[in-house]
Amino acid sequence: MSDFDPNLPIYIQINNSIKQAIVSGILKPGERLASVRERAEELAVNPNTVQRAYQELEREGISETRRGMGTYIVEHESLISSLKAEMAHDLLRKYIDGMQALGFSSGDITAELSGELAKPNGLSTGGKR
Amino acid sequence: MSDFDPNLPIYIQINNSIKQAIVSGILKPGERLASVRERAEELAVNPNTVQRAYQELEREGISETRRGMGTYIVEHESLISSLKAEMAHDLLRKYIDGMQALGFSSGDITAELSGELAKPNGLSTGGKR
Amino acid sequence: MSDFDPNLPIYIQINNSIKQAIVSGILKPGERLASVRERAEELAVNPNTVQRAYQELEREGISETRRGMGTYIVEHESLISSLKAEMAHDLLRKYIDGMQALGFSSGDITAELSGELAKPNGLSTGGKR
Amino acid sequence: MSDFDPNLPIYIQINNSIKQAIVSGILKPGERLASVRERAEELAVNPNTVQRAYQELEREGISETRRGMGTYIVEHESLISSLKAEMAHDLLRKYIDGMQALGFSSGDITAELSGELAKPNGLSTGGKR
DNA sequence: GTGGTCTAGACCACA
DNA sequence: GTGGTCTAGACCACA
Repeated sequence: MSDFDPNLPIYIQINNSIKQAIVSGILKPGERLASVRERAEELAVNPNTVQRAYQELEREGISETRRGMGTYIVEHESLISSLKAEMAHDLLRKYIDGMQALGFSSGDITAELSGELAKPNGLSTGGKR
Repeated sequence: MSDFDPNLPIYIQINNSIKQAIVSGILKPGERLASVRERAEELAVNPNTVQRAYQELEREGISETRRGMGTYIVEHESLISSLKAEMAHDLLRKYIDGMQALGFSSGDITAELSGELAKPNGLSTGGKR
Repeated sequence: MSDFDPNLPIYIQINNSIKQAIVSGILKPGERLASVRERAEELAVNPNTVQRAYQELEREGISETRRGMGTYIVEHESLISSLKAEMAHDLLRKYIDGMQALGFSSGDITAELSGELAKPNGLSTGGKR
Repeated sequence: MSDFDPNLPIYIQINNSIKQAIVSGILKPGERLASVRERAEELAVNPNTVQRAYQELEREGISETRRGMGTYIVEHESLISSLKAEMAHDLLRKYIDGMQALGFSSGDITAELSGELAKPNGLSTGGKR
Protein backbone atom coordinates (compact mmCIF):
# COMPACT_ATOMS: atom_id res chain seq x y z
CA MET A 1 0.00 0.00 0.00
CA SER A 2 2.55 2.56 -1.03
CA ASP A 3 0.62 4.22 -3.82
CA PHE A 4 -0.03 7.76 -2.78
CA ASP A 5 -1.89 10.44 -4.63
CA PRO A 6 0.90 12.65 -6.00
CA ASN A 7 -1.31 15.70 -5.71
CA LEU A 8 -1.65 15.53 -1.95
CA PRO A 9 1.24 15.68 0.52
CA ILE A 10 2.11 12.18 1.67
CA TYR A 11 2.23 13.16 5.33
CA ILE A 12 -1.38 14.25 5.10
CA GLN A 13 -2.35 10.97 3.52
CA ILE A 14 -0.60 9.05 6.30
CA ASN A 15 -2.19 11.21 8.98
CA ASN A 16 -5.56 10.55 7.42
CA SER A 17 -5.13 6.81 7.31
CA ILE A 18 -4.25 6.79 11.00
CA LYS A 19 -7.35 8.75 11.88
CA GLN A 20 -9.39 6.31 9.85
CA ALA A 21 -7.85 3.40 11.69
CA ILE A 22 -8.67 4.99 15.03
CA VAL A 23 -12.22 5.82 14.13
CA SER A 24 -12.88 2.41 12.65
CA GLY A 25 -11.53 0.72 15.76
CA ILE A 26 -8.41 -0.81 14.24
CA LEU A 27 -6.37 1.36 16.53
CA LYS A 28 -7.72 1.79 20.06
CA PRO A 29 -7.34 4.61 22.57
CA GLY A 30 -4.22 4.12 24.63
CA GLU A 31 -2.54 1.95 22.02
CA ARG A 32 0.93 2.61 20.77
CA LEU A 33 1.51 3.55 17.17
CA ALA A 34 4.18 1.81 15.15
CA SER A 35 7.50 3.60 15.54
CA VAL A 36 8.40 6.19 12.98
CA ARG A 37 11.06 3.92 11.51
CA GLU A 38 8.88 0.83 11.34
CA ARG A 39 6.06 2.70 9.69
CA ALA A 40 8.43 4.42 7.27
CA GLU A 41 9.81 1.08 6.19
CA GLU A 42 6.35 -0.42 5.75
CA LEU A 43 5.24 2.49 3.61
CA ALA A 44 8.53 2.75 1.71
CA VAL A 45 8.69 6.35 2.73
CA ASN A 46 11.26 8.54 4.39
CA PRO A 47 11.10 8.60 8.22
CA ASN A 48 10.83 12.37 8.15
CA THR A 49 7.55 12.03 6.34
CA VAL A 50 6.06 9.71 8.95
CA GLN A 51 7.45 11.95 11.65
CA ARG A 52 5.58 14.87 10.22
CA ALA A 53 2.34 12.89 10.03
CA TYR A 54 2.72 12.01 13.72
CA GLN A 55 3.38 15.64 14.59
CA GLU A 56 0.16 16.69 12.91
CA LEU A 57 -1.68 13.99 14.79
CA GLU A 58 -0.36 15.32 18.06
CA ARG A 59 -1.24 18.89 17.12
CA GLU A 60 -4.78 17.70 16.58
CA GLY A 61 -4.81 16.25 20.09
CA ILE A 62 -5.22 12.71 18.85
CA SER A 63 -1.90 11.24 19.93
CA GLU A 64 0.75 12.04 22.47
CA THR A 65 4.42 11.30 22.60
CA ARG A 66 5.95 9.71 25.68
CA ARG A 67 9.67 10.31 25.80
CA GLY A 68 11.56 7.20 24.93
CA MET A 69 8.42 5.12 24.80
CA GLY A 70 6.77 6.05 21.56
CA THR A 71 3.59 7.65 20.35
CA TYR A 72 0.27 6.72 21.90
CA ILE A 73 -3.31 7.34 20.97
CA VAL A 74 -4.94 9.58 23.49
CA GLU A 75 -7.45 7.95 25.92
CA HIS A 76 -10.03 10.67 25.56
CA GLU A 77 -13.02 8.58 24.43
CA SER A 78 -15.30 11.43 23.36
CA LEU A 79 -12.59 12.89 21.18
CA ILE A 80 -12.57 9.71 19.13
CA SER A 81 -16.28 9.76 18.56
CA SER A 82 -16.36 13.42 17.70
CA LEU A 83 -13.50 12.75 15.31
CA LYS A 84 -15.61 10.14 13.63
CA ALA A 85 -18.53 12.51 13.29
CA GLU A 86 -16.32 15.24 11.94
CA MET A 87 -14.64 13.06 9.34
CA ALA A 88 -17.93 11.59 8.21
CA HIS A 89 -19.46 15.01 7.92
CA ASP A 90 -16.49 16.19 5.89
CA LEU A 91 -16.83 13.32 3.46
CA LEU A 92 -20.53 13.88 3.20
CA ARG A 93 -20.28 17.59 2.50
CA LYS A 94 -17.59 17.01 -0.11
CA TYR A 95 -19.89 14.55 -1.83
CA ILE A 96 -23.01 16.68 -1.67
CA ASP A 97 -21.27 19.92 -2.59
CA GLY A 98 -19.42 18.27 -5.42
CA MET A 99 -22.54 16.72 -6.85
CA GLN A 100 -24.49 19.95 -6.58
CA ALA A 101 -21.68 21.80 -8.33
CA LEU A 102 -22.15 19.30 -11.16
CA GLY A 103 -25.84 20.13 -11.29
CA PHE A 104 -27.27 17.07 -9.55
CA SER A 105 -30.46 17.42 -7.50
CA SER A 106 -30.94 15.91 -4.04
CA GLY A 107 -32.90 13.12 -5.64
CA ASP A 108 -30.11 12.38 -8.10
CA ILE A 109 -27.55 12.39 -5.33
CA THR A 110 -29.46 9.81 -3.31
CA ALA A 111 -30.21 7.73 -6.38
CA GLU A 112 -26.57 7.58 -7.45
CA LEU A 113 -25.54 6.42 -4.01
CA SER A 114 -28.20 3.72 -3.84
CA GLY A 115 -27.28 2.53 -7.30
CA GLU A 116 -23.63 2.21 -6.42
CA LEU A 117 -24.25 0.47 -3.12
CA ALA A 118 -26.55 -1.99 -4.86
CA LYS A 119 -23.76 -3.14 -7.15
CA PRO A 120 -22.48 -6.66 -6.38
CA ASN A 121 -19.06 -5.38 -5.38
CA GLY A 122 -20.42 -2.09 -4.17
CA LEU A 123 -18.36 -2.37 -1.04
CA SER A 124 -14.87 -2.39 -2.44
CA THR A 125 -14.37 -0.72 -5.78
CA GLY A 126 -11.33 1.32 -6.67
CA GLY A 127 -9.00 2.88 -4.18
CA LYS A 128 -9.32 5.71 -1.77
CA ARG A 129 -7.45 8.63 -3.13
CA MET B 1 -13.57 33.45 -4.81
CA SER B 2 -9.85 33.24 -4.49
CA ASP B 3 -9.55 30.84 -1.59
CA PHE B 4 -7.75 27.73 -2.69
CA ASP B 5 -7.09 24.58 -0.75
CA PRO B 6 -3.38 24.83 0.07
CA ASN B 7 -3.04 21.05 -0.15
CA LEU B 8 -3.96 20.78 -3.80
CA PRO B 9 -2.14 22.49 -6.69
CA ILE B 10 -3.99 25.61 -7.73
CA TYR B 11 -3.95 24.71 -11.40
CA ILE B 12 -5.79 21.49 -10.61
CA GLN B 13 -8.38 23.37 -8.62
CA ILE B 14 -8.91 25.78 -11.49
CA ASN B 15 -9.12 22.91 -13.96
CA ASN B 16 -11.68 21.25 -11.71
CA SER B 17 -13.85 24.29 -11.37
CA ILE B 18 -13.98 24.66 -15.14
CA LYS B 19 -15.02 21.06 -15.56
CA GLN B 20 -17.74 21.59 -12.99
CA ALA B 21 -18.95 24.66 -14.82
CA ILE B 22 -19.11 22.73 -18.09
CA VAL B 23 -20.89 19.77 -16.62
CA SER B 24 -23.39 21.90 -14.76
CA GLY B 25 -24.18 23.86 -17.91
CA ILE B 26 -22.71 27.18 -16.82
CA LEU B 27 -20.20 26.88 -19.64
CA LYS B 28 -21.54 25.48 -22.89
CA PRO B 29 -19.81 23.51 -25.64
CA GLY B 30 -18.27 25.85 -28.19
CA GLU B 31 -18.08 28.73 -25.74
CA ARG B 32 -14.92 30.68 -25.18
CA LEU B 33 -13.21 30.60 -21.81
CA ALA B 34 -12.04 33.80 -20.19
CA SER B 35 -8.59 34.67 -21.46
CA VAL B 36 -5.63 33.51 -19.43
CA ARG B 37 -4.91 37.02 -18.29
CA GLU B 38 -8.49 37.89 -17.41
CA ARG B 39 -8.98 34.74 -15.39
CA ALA B 40 -5.64 35.20 -13.68
CA GLU B 41 -6.65 38.65 -12.54
CA GLU B 42 -10.06 37.46 -11.34
CA LEU B 43 -8.50 34.67 -9.32
CA ALA B 44 -5.58 36.78 -8.14
CA VAL B 45 -3.25 34.20 -9.49
CA ASN B 46 -0.34 34.24 -11.90
CA PRO B 47 -1.22 33.91 -15.60
CA ASN B 48 1.11 30.93 -15.87
CA THR B 49 -0.98 29.08 -13.34
CA VAL B 50 -4.18 29.63 -15.27
CA GLN B 51 -2.41 28.65 -18.44
CA ARG B 52 -1.34 25.38 -16.95
CA ALA B 53 -4.93 24.68 -15.95
CA TYR B 54 -6.01 25.41 -19.54
CA GLN B 55 -3.28 23.16 -20.89
CA GLU B 56 -4.45 20.26 -18.75
CA LEU B 57 -7.96 20.88 -19.95
CA GLU B 58 -6.78 20.66 -23.54
CA ARG B 59 -4.80 17.51 -22.85
CA GLU B 60 -8.00 16.00 -21.49
CA GLY B 61 -9.73 16.82 -24.76
CA ILE B 62 -12.14 19.22 -23.11
CA SER B 63 -10.97 22.47 -24.64
CA GLU B 64 -9.04 23.55 -27.69
CA THR B 65 -7.09 26.69 -28.32
CA ARG B 66 -7.31 28.74 -31.48
CA ARG B 67 -4.16 30.68 -32.13
CA GLY B 68 -4.47 34.27 -31.12
CA MET B 69 -8.17 33.87 -30.50
CA GLY B 70 -8.51 32.15 -27.19
CA THR B 71 -9.50 28.87 -25.62
CA TYR B 72 -12.79 27.20 -26.48
CA ILE B 73 -14.77 24.37 -25.01
CA VAL B 74 -14.91 21.48 -27.41
CA GLU B 75 -18.23 20.86 -29.21
CA HIS B 76 -18.18 17.12 -28.63
CA GLU B 77 -21.46 16.71 -26.76
CA SER B 78 -20.94 13.11 -25.64
CA LEU B 79 -17.64 14.01 -24.07
CA ILE B 80 -19.44 16.43 -21.78
CA SER B 81 -21.90 13.84 -20.59
CA SER B 82 -19.25 11.20 -20.04
CA LEU B 83 -17.28 13.81 -18.13
CA LYS B 84 -20.26 14.34 -15.89
CA ALA B 85 -20.64 10.63 -15.24
CA GLU B 86 -16.94 10.26 -14.52
CA MET B 87 -16.80 13.17 -12.11
CA ALA B 88 -19.93 12.02 -10.30
CA HIS B 89 -18.60 8.50 -9.97
CA ASP B 90 -15.36 9.83 -8.58
CA LEU B 91 -17.13 11.84 -5.92
CA LEU B 92 -19.32 8.91 -5.06
CA ARG B 93 -16.45 6.44 -4.65
CA LYS B 94 -14.53 8.89 -2.52
CA TYR B 95 -17.55 9.21 -0.26
CA ILE B 96 -18.31 5.50 -0.02
CA ASP B 97 -14.70 4.41 0.36
CA GLY B 98 -14.06 7.09 2.94
CA MET B 99 -17.09 6.14 5.00
CA GLN B 100 -16.28 2.46 4.85
CA ALA B 101 -12.73 3.17 5.99
CA LEU B 102 -14.31 4.86 9.01
CA GLY B 103 -16.34 1.74 9.71
CA PHE B 104 -19.74 2.83 8.45
CA SER B 105 -22.09 0.24 6.97
CA SER B 106 -24.03 0.74 3.75
CA GLY B 107 -27.08 1.52 5.82
CA ASP B 108 -25.21 4.16 7.81
CA ILE B 109 -23.86 5.71 4.64
CA THR B 110 -27.31 6.11 3.17
CA ALA B 111 -28.76 7.32 6.45
CA GLU B 112 -26.12 10.01 6.88
CA LEU B 113 -26.80 11.30 3.40
CA SER B 114 -30.56 11.41 3.89
CA GLY B 115 -30.15 13.14 7.20
CA GLU B 116 -27.94 15.84 5.75
CA LEU B 117 -30.16 16.41 2.74
CA ALA B 118 -33.18 16.73 5.00
CA LYS B 119 -31.63 19.65 6.85
CA PRO B 120 -33.32 22.96 6.12
CA ASN B 121 -30.21 24.39 4.52
CA GLY B 122 -29.09 21.01 3.26
CA LEU B 123 -28.37 22.46 -0.11
CA SER B 124 -25.73 25.00 0.69
CA THR B 125 -23.61 24.33 3.75
CA GLY B 126 -19.90 24.85 3.99
CA GLY B 127 -17.58 25.31 1.07
CA LYS B 128 -16.58 23.02 -1.71
CA ARG B 129 -12.98 22.05 -1.31
CA MET C 1 -5.28 22.08 -45.83
CA SER C 2 -5.23 24.33 -42.84
CA ASP C 3 -3.73 21.94 -40.33
CA PHE C 4 -0.40 23.35 -39.31
CA ASP C 5 2.11 21.89 -36.94
CA PRO C 6 1.60 23.94 -33.77
CA ASN C 7 5.27 23.59 -32.91
CA LEU C 8 6.53 25.45 -35.95
CA PRO C 9 5.65 29.06 -36.83
CA ILE C 10 2.93 29.08 -39.47
CA TYR C 11 4.71 31.63 -41.62
CA ILE C 12 7.63 29.24 -41.93
CA GLN C 13 5.32 26.43 -42.93
CA ILE C 14 3.72 28.62 -45.60
CA ASN C 15 7.09 29.78 -46.85
CA ASN C 16 8.15 26.16 -47.12
CA SER C 17 5.12 25.07 -49.06
CA ILE C 18 5.73 27.83 -51.59
CA LYS C 19 9.30 26.75 -52.07
CA GLN C 20 8.11 23.20 -52.56
CA ALA C 21 5.61 24.37 -55.16
CA ILE C 22 8.32 26.26 -57.03
CA VAL C 23 10.79 23.42 -56.98
CA SER C 24 8.21 20.85 -58.03
CA GLY C 25 7.14 23.02 -60.94
CA ILE C 26 3.66 23.87 -59.68
CA LEU C 27 4.73 27.49 -59.52
CA LYS C 28 6.96 28.66 -62.36
CA PRO C 29 9.61 31.41 -62.50
CA GLY C 30 8.02 34.71 -63.41
CA GLU C 31 4.60 33.66 -62.16
CA ARG C 32 2.59 35.75 -59.77
CA LEU C 33 1.80 34.43 -56.32
CA ALA C 34 -1.73 34.62 -54.98
CA SER C 35 -2.29 37.92 -53.22
CA VAL C 36 -1.74 38.03 -49.51
CA ARG C 37 -5.47 38.32 -48.87
CA GLU C 38 -6.46 35.53 -51.20
CA ARG C 39 -3.90 33.17 -49.76
CA ALA C 40 -4.83 34.14 -46.21
CA GLU C 41 -8.45 33.31 -46.89
CA GLU C 42 -7.59 29.99 -48.50
CA LEU C 43 -5.46 28.99 -45.55
CA ALA C 44 -7.85 30.42 -42.97
CA VAL C 45 -4.99 32.39 -41.59
CA ASN C 46 -4.40 36.03 -40.76
CA PRO C 47 -3.09 38.15 -43.67
CA ASN C 48 -0.18 39.26 -41.51
CA THR C 49 1.00 35.69 -41.38
CA VAL C 50 1.00 35.27 -45.15
CA GLN C 51 2.64 38.65 -45.45
CA ARG C 52 5.46 37.50 -43.27
CA ALA C 53 5.91 34.31 -45.28
CA TYR C 54 6.18 36.40 -48.47
CA GLN C 55 8.72 38.68 -46.81
CA GLU C 56 10.91 35.74 -45.92
CA LEU C 57 10.64 34.49 -49.48
CA GLU C 58 11.83 37.83 -50.78
CA ARG C 59 14.68 37.92 -48.27
CA GLU C 60 15.78 34.58 -49.65
CA GLY C 61 15.84 36.06 -53.14
CA ILE C 62 13.11 33.76 -54.37
CA SER C 63 10.36 36.27 -55.01
CA GLU C 64 10.14 40.00 -55.64
CA THR C 65 7.40 42.50 -55.03
CA ARG C 66 6.28 44.82 -57.82
CA ARG C 67 4.51 47.85 -56.41
CA GLY C 68 0.82 47.61 -56.92
CA MET C 69 1.14 44.49 -59.02
CA GLY C 70 1.81 41.73 -56.55
CA THR C 71 4.53 39.26 -55.71
CA TYR C 72 6.36 37.38 -58.45
CA ILE C 73 8.68 34.45 -58.48
CA VAL C 74 12.11 35.49 -59.61
CA GLU C 75 13.15 34.48 -63.17
CA HIS C 76 16.62 33.35 -62.12
CA GLU C 77 16.48 29.75 -63.39
CA SER C 78 19.64 28.51 -61.65
CA LEU C 79 18.39 29.77 -58.32
CA ILE C 80 15.42 27.47 -58.59
CA SER C 81 17.49 24.43 -59.32
CA SER C 82 19.96 25.21 -56.57
CA LEU C 83 16.99 25.68 -54.26
CA LYS C 84 15.82 22.21 -55.16
CA ALA C 85 19.23 20.74 -54.45
CA GLU C 86 19.49 22.58 -51.18
CA MET C 87 16.05 21.52 -49.95
CA ALA C 88 16.61 17.93 -50.98
CA HIS C 89 19.96 17.86 -49.25
CA ASP C 90 18.40 19.30 -46.13
CA LEU C 91 15.74 16.62 -46.04
CA LEU C 92 18.30 13.96 -46.68
CA ARG C 93 20.66 15.07 -43.93
CA LYS C 94 17.81 15.34 -41.46
CA TYR C 95 16.84 11.79 -42.28
CA ILE C 96 20.35 10.35 -42.15
CA ASP C 97 21.41 12.26 -39.06
CA GLY C 98 18.19 11.40 -37.28
CA MET C 99 18.50 7.73 -38.05
CA GLN C 100 22.11 7.62 -37.01
CA ALA C 101 21.25 9.34 -33.76
CA LEU C 102 18.83 6.47 -33.19
CA GLY C 103 21.61 3.98 -33.76
CA PHE C 104 20.78 2.82 -37.28
CA SER C 105 23.59 1.79 -39.64
CA SER C 106 23.84 2.90 -43.25
CA GLY C 107 22.47 -0.46 -44.29
CA ASP C 108 19.50 -0.11 -41.96
CA ILE C 109 18.81 3.37 -43.27
CA THR C 110 18.67 2.20 -46.86
CA ALA C 111 16.64 -0.86 -45.97
CA GLU C 112 14.01 1.14 -44.10
CA LEU C 113 13.61 3.45 -47.05
CA SER C 114 13.27 0.64 -49.56
CA GLY C 115 10.77 -1.11 -47.34
CA GLU C 116 8.59 1.96 -47.02
CA LEU C 117 8.72 2.76 -50.73
CA ALA C 118 7.74 -0.81 -51.55
CA LYS C 119 4.51 -0.47 -49.61
CA PRO C 120 1.40 -0.36 -51.81
CA ASN C 121 0.54 3.17 -50.73
CA GLY C 122 4.16 4.04 -50.20
CA LEU C 123 3.70 7.25 -52.11
CA SER C 124 1.10 9.00 -50.03
CA THR C 125 0.99 8.07 -46.37
CA GLY C 126 0.39 10.57 -43.62
CA GLY C 127 0.87 14.27 -43.96
CA LYS C 128 3.91 16.43 -44.26
CA ARG C 129 4.50 18.09 -40.96
CA MET D 1 26.17 21.73 -27.35
CA SER D 2 23.72 24.42 -26.43
CA ASP D 3 22.65 25.48 -29.89
CA PHE D 4 18.93 24.97 -30.28
CA ASP D 5 16.83 25.43 -33.36
CA PRO D 6 15.02 28.72 -32.68
CA ASN D 7 11.99 27.47 -34.59
CA LEU D 8 11.21 24.61 -32.26
CA PRO D 9 10.47 24.90 -28.54
CA ILE D 10 13.57 24.08 -26.53
CA TYR D 11 11.73 21.67 -24.25
CA ILE D 12 10.73 19.61 -27.27
CA GLN D 13 14.29 19.52 -28.49
CA ILE D 14 15.50 18.36 -25.10
CA ASN D 15 12.76 15.75 -24.96
CA ASN D 16 13.77 14.55 -28.41
CA SER D 17 17.41 14.26 -27.58
CA ILE D 18 16.62 12.13 -24.54
CA LYS D 19 14.46 9.83 -26.61
CA GLN D 20 17.28 9.50 -29.11
CA ALA D 21 19.70 8.66 -26.34
CA ILE D 22 17.39 5.98 -25.02
CA VAL D 23 16.73 4.45 -28.39
CA SER D 24 20.38 4.43 -29.35
CA GLY D 25 21.33 2.78 -26.09
CA ILE D 26 23.22 5.68 -24.55
CA LEU D 27 20.60 5.81 -21.80
CA LYS D 28 19.39 2.45 -20.55
CA PRO D 29 16.05 1.42 -19.04
CA GLY D 30 16.07 1.94 -15.30
CA GLU D 31 18.81 4.53 -15.42
CA ARG D 32 18.51 7.89 -13.76
CA LEU D 33 18.45 11.03 -15.83
CA ALA D 34 20.59 13.98 -14.87
CA SER D 35 18.74 16.10 -12.34
CA VAL D 36 16.73 19.01 -13.62
CA ARG D 37 19.23 21.48 -12.25
CA GLU D 38 22.31 19.67 -13.53
CA ARG D 39 20.91 19.32 -17.02
CA ALA D 40 19.75 22.93 -17.02
CA GLU D 41 23.25 24.10 -16.22
CA GLU D 42 24.81 21.86 -18.87
CA LEU D 43 22.43 23.14 -21.52
CA ALA D 44 22.60 26.74 -20.30
CA VAL D 45 18.87 26.73 -20.03
CA ASN D 46 16.39 27.50 -17.27
CA PRO D 47 15.53 24.61 -14.94
CA ASN D 48 11.86 25.08 -15.72
CA THR D 49 12.56 24.33 -19.35
CA VAL D 50 14.29 21.06 -18.56
CA GLN D 51 11.52 20.18 -16.17
CA ARG D 52 8.95 20.64 -18.85
CA ALA D 53 10.92 18.31 -21.12
CA TYR D 54 10.99 15.73 -18.32
CA GLN D 55 7.26 16.15 -17.73
CA GLU D 56 6.50 15.46 -21.38
CA LEU D 57 8.71 12.41 -21.20
CA GLU D 58 6.74 11.14 -18.24
CA ARG D 59 3.44 11.83 -19.96
CA GLU D 60 4.68 9.73 -22.86
CA GLY D 61 5.32 6.88 -20.43
CA ILE D 62 9.06 6.95 -21.04
CA SER D 63 10.26 8.10 -17.65
CA GLU D 64 8.94 8.16 -14.13
CA THR D 65 9.88 10.37 -11.24
CA ARG D 66 10.55 9.15 -7.74
CA ARG D 67 9.85 11.81 -5.18
CA GLY D 68 13.00 13.46 -3.98
CA MET D 69 15.13 10.94 -5.80
CA GLY D 70 15.09 11.95 -9.41
CA THR D 71 13.76 10.95 -12.80
CA TYR D 72 14.27 7.43 -14.10
CA ILE D 73 13.83 5.78 -17.46
CA VAL D 74 11.06 3.26 -17.33
CA GLU D 75 12.04 -0.43 -17.37
CA HIS D 76 9.43 -1.41 -19.94
CA GLU D 77 11.68 -2.94 -22.60
CA SER D 78 9.08 -3.20 -25.36
CA LEU D 79 8.25 0.48 -25.02
CA ILE D 80 11.82 1.31 -25.93
CA SER D 81 11.75 -0.74 -29.09
CA SER D 82 8.39 0.59 -30.19
CA LEU D 83 9.71 4.08 -29.54
CA LYS D 84 12.59 3.35 -31.87
CA ALA D 85 10.26 2.12 -34.60
CA GLU D 86 8.01 5.12 -34.20
CA MET D 87 10.80 7.65 -34.34
CA ALA D 88 12.39 5.97 -37.34
CA HIS D 89 9.10 5.88 -39.18
CA ASP D 90 8.56 9.54 -38.46
CA LEU D 91 11.92 10.48 -39.88
CA LEU D 92 11.35 8.31 -42.89
CA ARG D 93 7.94 9.76 -43.72
CA LYS D 94 9.24 13.28 -43.34
CA TYR D 95 12.00 12.47 -45.81
CA ILE D 96 9.80 10.71 -48.35
CA ASP D 97 6.93 13.18 -48.15
CA GLY D 98 9.32 16.11 -48.36
CA MET D 99 11.10 14.72 -51.41
CA GLN D 100 7.86 13.92 -53.15
CA ALA D 101 6.60 17.41 -52.50
CA LEU D 102 9.72 18.61 -54.31
CA GLY D 103 8.87 16.41 -57.25
CA PHE D 104 11.34 13.58 -56.74
CA SER D 105 10.38 10.05 -57.84
CA SER D 106 10.93 6.98 -55.71
CA GLY D 107 13.98 6.20 -57.79
CA ASP D 108 15.39 9.67 -57.20
CA ILE D 109 14.75 9.39 -53.50
CA THR D 110 16.67 6.16 -53.23
CA ALA D 111 19.45 7.41 -55.45
CA GLU D 112 19.97 10.57 -53.42
CA LEU D 113 20.25 8.56 -50.25
CA SER D 114 22.74 6.10 -51.72
CA GLY D 115 24.80 8.93 -53.12
CA GLU D 116 25.00 10.68 -49.79
CA LEU D 117 25.83 7.53 -47.86
CA ALA D 118 28.58 6.73 -50.33
CA LYS D 119 30.36 9.99 -49.56
CA PRO D 120 33.58 9.54 -47.61
CA ASN D 121 32.23 11.46 -44.65
CA GLY D 122 28.71 10.34 -45.31
CA LEU D 123 28.30 9.40 -41.69
CA SER D 124 28.84 12.71 -40.04
CA THR D 125 28.02 15.78 -42.08
CA GLY D 126 26.27 18.85 -40.76
CA GLY D 127 24.39 19.03 -37.52
CA LYS D 128 21.31 17.24 -36.33
CA ARG D 129 18.50 19.72 -36.01
C1' DG E 1 19.89 17.39 -3.09
C1' DT E 2 15.55 16.42 -6.07
C1' DG E 3 11.29 17.31 -8.32
C1' DG E 4 6.71 20.29 -8.12
C1' DT E 5 4.42 24.59 -7.93
C1' DC E 6 4.11 29.31 -8.21
C1' DT E 7 5.18 34.24 -9.06
C1' DA E 8 6.78 38.14 -11.92
C1' DG E 9 7.61 39.45 -16.08
C1' DA E 10 9.69 39.30 -20.92
C1' DC E 11 9.26 38.29 -25.81
C1' DC E 12 7.13 35.87 -29.76
C1' DA E 13 3.58 34.30 -33.24
C1' DC E 14 -0.89 35.15 -34.51
C1' DA E 15 -5.69 37.75 -34.98
C1' DG F 1 -5.52 41.27 -27.41
C1' DT F 2 -4.50 36.03 -27.02
C1' DG F 3 -1.97 31.93 -26.12
C1' DG F 4 3.05 29.79 -25.97
C1' DT F 5 7.66 29.77 -24.36
C1' DC F 6 11.21 31.09 -21.52
C1' DT F 7 13.93 33.18 -17.70
C1' DA F 8 14.92 34.11 -12.82
C1' DG F 9 14.09 32.82 -8.66
C1' DA F 10 11.23 31.51 -4.43
C1' DC F 11 9.25 28.02 -1.43
C1' DC F 12 7.56 23.32 -0.47
C1' DA F 13 7.48 18.14 0.17
C1' DC F 14 10.41 14.45 0.25
C1' DA F 15 15.05 11.62 0.57
